[in-house]
Amino acid sequence: MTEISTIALEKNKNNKGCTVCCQSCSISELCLPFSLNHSELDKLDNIIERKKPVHKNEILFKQGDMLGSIYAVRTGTLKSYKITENGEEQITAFHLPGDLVGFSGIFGEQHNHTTSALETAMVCEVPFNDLNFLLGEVPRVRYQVLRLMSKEIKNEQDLVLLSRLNAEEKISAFLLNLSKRFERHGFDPFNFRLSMSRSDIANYLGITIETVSRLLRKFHNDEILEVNNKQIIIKDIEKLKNIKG
Amino acid sequence: MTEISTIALEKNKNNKGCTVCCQSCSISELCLPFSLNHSELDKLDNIIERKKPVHKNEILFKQGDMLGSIYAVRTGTLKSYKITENGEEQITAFHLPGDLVGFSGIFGEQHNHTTSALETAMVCEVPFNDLNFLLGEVPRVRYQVLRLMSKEIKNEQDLVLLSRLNAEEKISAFLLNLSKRFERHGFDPFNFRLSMSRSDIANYLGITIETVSRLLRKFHNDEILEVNNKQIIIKDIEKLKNIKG
DNA sequence: CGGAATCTTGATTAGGTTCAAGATGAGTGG
DNA sequence: CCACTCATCTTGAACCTAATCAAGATTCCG
Repeated sequence: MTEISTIALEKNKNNKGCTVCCQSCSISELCLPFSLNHSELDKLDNIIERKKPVHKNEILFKQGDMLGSIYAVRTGTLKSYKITENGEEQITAFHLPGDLVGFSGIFGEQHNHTTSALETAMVCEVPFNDLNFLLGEVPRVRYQVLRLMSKEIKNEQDLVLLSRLNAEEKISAFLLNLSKRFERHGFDPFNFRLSMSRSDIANYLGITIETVSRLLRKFHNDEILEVNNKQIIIKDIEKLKNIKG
Repeated sequence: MTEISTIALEKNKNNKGCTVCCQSCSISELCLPFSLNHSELDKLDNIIERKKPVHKNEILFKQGDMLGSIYAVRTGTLKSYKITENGEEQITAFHLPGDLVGFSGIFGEQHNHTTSALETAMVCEVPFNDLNFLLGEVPRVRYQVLRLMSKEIKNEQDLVLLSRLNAEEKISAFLLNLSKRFERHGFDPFNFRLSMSRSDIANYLGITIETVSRLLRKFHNDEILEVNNKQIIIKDIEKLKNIKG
């Protein structure tokens, strides 16, 4: 929590010993700094701005906004959604720490989804023009950005595959995906709190909230999960992985 | 057709007046060369290899193959698909001329889908390491690659949105998407031939071939389309756009 | 021309939605 | 701290869209 109180004071031009910079960031292995050396990190640090916290339900950027920056999630959870022609919200992603948000806006030079916080979140802002310049200067930053964009393409493809599953498989895949990501961040993969509502889950998975509710109950009764409102305990991960076919 | 007969003879190191190079390519506006000047084009041309034609059902690269190259489609149509855990094929994209294929393989350094030809296709091979090097040298190539990767993220997101539609809306969206892409290539957007089978369409849209067949018949009866096996004539594009809500 | 693959059409079935109503939980003010 | 309210979540019953199953019809291709 000391980190939160010291952030966003000012852009740090001399990073030696700083408390808030890529060098000391706990998620650097999952984020842009991955595999960079000290001098490369310094260059990256100099273009990144730490932002004030984004509070629950606050919007980080809106669909249609000019693409100014990419954002890296440091703490908290956010969701991205599009407004369809019919005016409905369609959630396209949940973002955990280490995720980069906004790459899809490069084409067309404007963000093509809205991103808002599900709970208070800390993000780092990476101005796109600065980043683009850095790509020319530092090969490893370039490679890392390509990797992360490629990963986002992969994520979206996985979401397409998800859409072909039946409701039980969707819930299972959703929980297993969250579990894996929590584990990667050093959190308990078998006992976690959902930061999103049933409605968000349903929207994301393309099913109704009633179905989400019914299936979580079913998994609870089948002793695969312990469901207590937003708190989830995975009791039998093998069963969860073997849901249907 | 003269183009086809002269391709793949050898890598062209001096592009002045060449018949097969980015400078003279009819789809350069949709592809990597977009917005590049002559000297930039030369550099790009020097790393690109023109391939022999990929014949119908031939595989360009396989899921799991090491990522060696990205490919640009020059003529013909290809499809990309993944094999799911259950051994089923899941089509994730159809590729028309100008599309770039393979970006999702950068993360993980291996292709994560298989790409094969639906009809004889000509592709240009872009070795990834050479391209990555060029990104550092030529800012406009870098920007163009970022744009195209970003576009691919956007495409995948659209596919996710597609999955939320009902069957009629899916068919409608699919045909409108094809129509738009044909138009962009200078072909008739209202009269075209589907290069993919009903089975491929159904797979891609996440519905059954029976449903595809029934709905094409229905649209035909409603005088929205004229359907003659693979030949499609769009008779009333406004009606097609207004399918359901 | 003949056989296989692809496509069409019909009848039945089922998974998930919709509609409806009650239960639980979070937030607010007295 | 409790009562009150609104939002979220759960549960049940009826319904509907698209899947499945089953046969023909057409097209493709050697």
